[in-house]
Amino acid sequence: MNRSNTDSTKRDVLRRLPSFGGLPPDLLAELGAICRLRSYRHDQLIAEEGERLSFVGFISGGILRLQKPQADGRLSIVGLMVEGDMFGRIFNGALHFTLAATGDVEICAFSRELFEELATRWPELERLVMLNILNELDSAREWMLILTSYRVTERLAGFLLLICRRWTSVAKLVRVDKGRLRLTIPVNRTDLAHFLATRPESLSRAFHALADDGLIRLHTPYEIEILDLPALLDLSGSEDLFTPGSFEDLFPRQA
Amino acid sequence: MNRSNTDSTKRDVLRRLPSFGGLPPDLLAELGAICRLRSYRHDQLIAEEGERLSFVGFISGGILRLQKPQADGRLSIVGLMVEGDMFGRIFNGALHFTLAATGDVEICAFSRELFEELATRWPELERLVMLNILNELDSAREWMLILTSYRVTERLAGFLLLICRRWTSVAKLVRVDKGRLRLTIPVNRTDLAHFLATRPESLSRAFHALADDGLIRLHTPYEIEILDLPALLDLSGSEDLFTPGSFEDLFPRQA
DNA sequence: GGCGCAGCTTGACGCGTATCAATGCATTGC
DNA sequence: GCAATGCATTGATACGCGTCAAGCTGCGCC
Repeated sequence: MNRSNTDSTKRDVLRRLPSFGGLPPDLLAELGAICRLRSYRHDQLIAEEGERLSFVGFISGGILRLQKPQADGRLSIVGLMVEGDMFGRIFNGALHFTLAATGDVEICAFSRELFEELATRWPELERLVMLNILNELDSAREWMLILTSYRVTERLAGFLLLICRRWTSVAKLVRVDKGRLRLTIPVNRTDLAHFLATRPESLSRAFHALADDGLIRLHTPYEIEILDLPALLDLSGSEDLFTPGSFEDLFPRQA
Repeated sequence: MNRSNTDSTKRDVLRRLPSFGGLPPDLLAELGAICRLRSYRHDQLIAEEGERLSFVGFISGGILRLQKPQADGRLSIVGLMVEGDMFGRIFNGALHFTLAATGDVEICAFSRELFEELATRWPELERLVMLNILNELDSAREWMLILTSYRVTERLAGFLLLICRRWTSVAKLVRVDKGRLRLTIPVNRTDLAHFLATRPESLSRAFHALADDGLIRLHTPYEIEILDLPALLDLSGSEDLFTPGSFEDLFPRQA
């Protein structure tokens, strides 16, 4: 897991980060010179709320939770970040939320000072950071939309569709096998329950309610097959959240 | 209402926008040259979801809703924006949400092309835009926290505290009279209900439940007096959302 | 002044879900 | 192999809230 921080490894990792694709070679070289790979295990904290993180990070593998412990002992999860996402508060203050690993996570870290200096010198990099933040903002608002559904089944439907839409390219979480759409839920029931503003028990019932109605099939608790995409869209109550054609890349024109 | 777009008026408006404070005079002059004031009435749409807005705007007065009509007829509100906030998708695609006025609104609009050109030429402006987006992201996540409370009273408590914390400087929405903390709810019950993922009836009950328990006093449906701030913090379940001292500017050291 | 309208409030009822408790099921360690 | 542990699941019950329906209140308008 804990790969060595050799130059060749780092070059590999940087090349795999989608947002870094269009950057000028000179900038990539500078970035490569200052990046360090780090890895974390499940539930390990990367940084805590209130902390002034000394680096900015790009996720090169795994899933990160953005969470906040509540006074009553509950844990609110306000975001999940995946491969390619950036975290850390560049040009800004302390973290507002705790960062924790969900499953094994590998990140590519840049010293905050050096990265800020680079961003000031390279407008391309600053633009990349801004687009990353805009992207996060969209995600956050889509989550809000999902959270405003009353029933747990509706929120769950919205979550499954969100995974399909946004995480197609991430670590094969979503894939089509022999015309069947299957996806891997990358978080356990408890985390997902926190995320969907409900409890594990209710979430479990919601999963099986969808299964009983023939909308999904549960191969394992983490392996889901989508049987009736239109019905899920209908249930999520926001079919127009997904512009027509959003799912076309999942179903090539062979169909 | 519909003030003329004279140079002196525009200078006034630009000067009142908090984020523009530290900008270099030359940049301010350029901004002043390309800005146009616009005003909107209650419920008027500024732009609709999917539209590619031809300008970026800064709110100089009033409140804007970010909303999305749902398939089932409900209206989801995913954000409120106030004086000083920026909207419009600079360097990016079409709007993901509809922008609508809540009450009378006045904005300061810049042609998108010209503003982007300015931002490319002035790093200070691009930085300002980025900090604005970061700020929006924080707001969105705070809203998510509020939305994850189970009970409507908890969400309402969170909303009231959010107004206190973030909108102190906005149009005297929050003020202290003779040691009493009073605030003006800037949206009607129906909008607020959509916002808190509930219904007007339940929201009304929640307001009066808080009043019966002595946490607040309802002078009118829109004029609230906070009687027991600690109890509200406790109820909202996220007292640590508000760092110690957040409310100190409301209660100067005279107390 | 009285009428009408829109928005806030209150009441009654059924449904969905939080909660508590117990069981099933897999994986880990000895 | 067996015990122990962590997680998903299922069952029973109480409570909060969405829903429908009916009053109430303030306000503008003729």
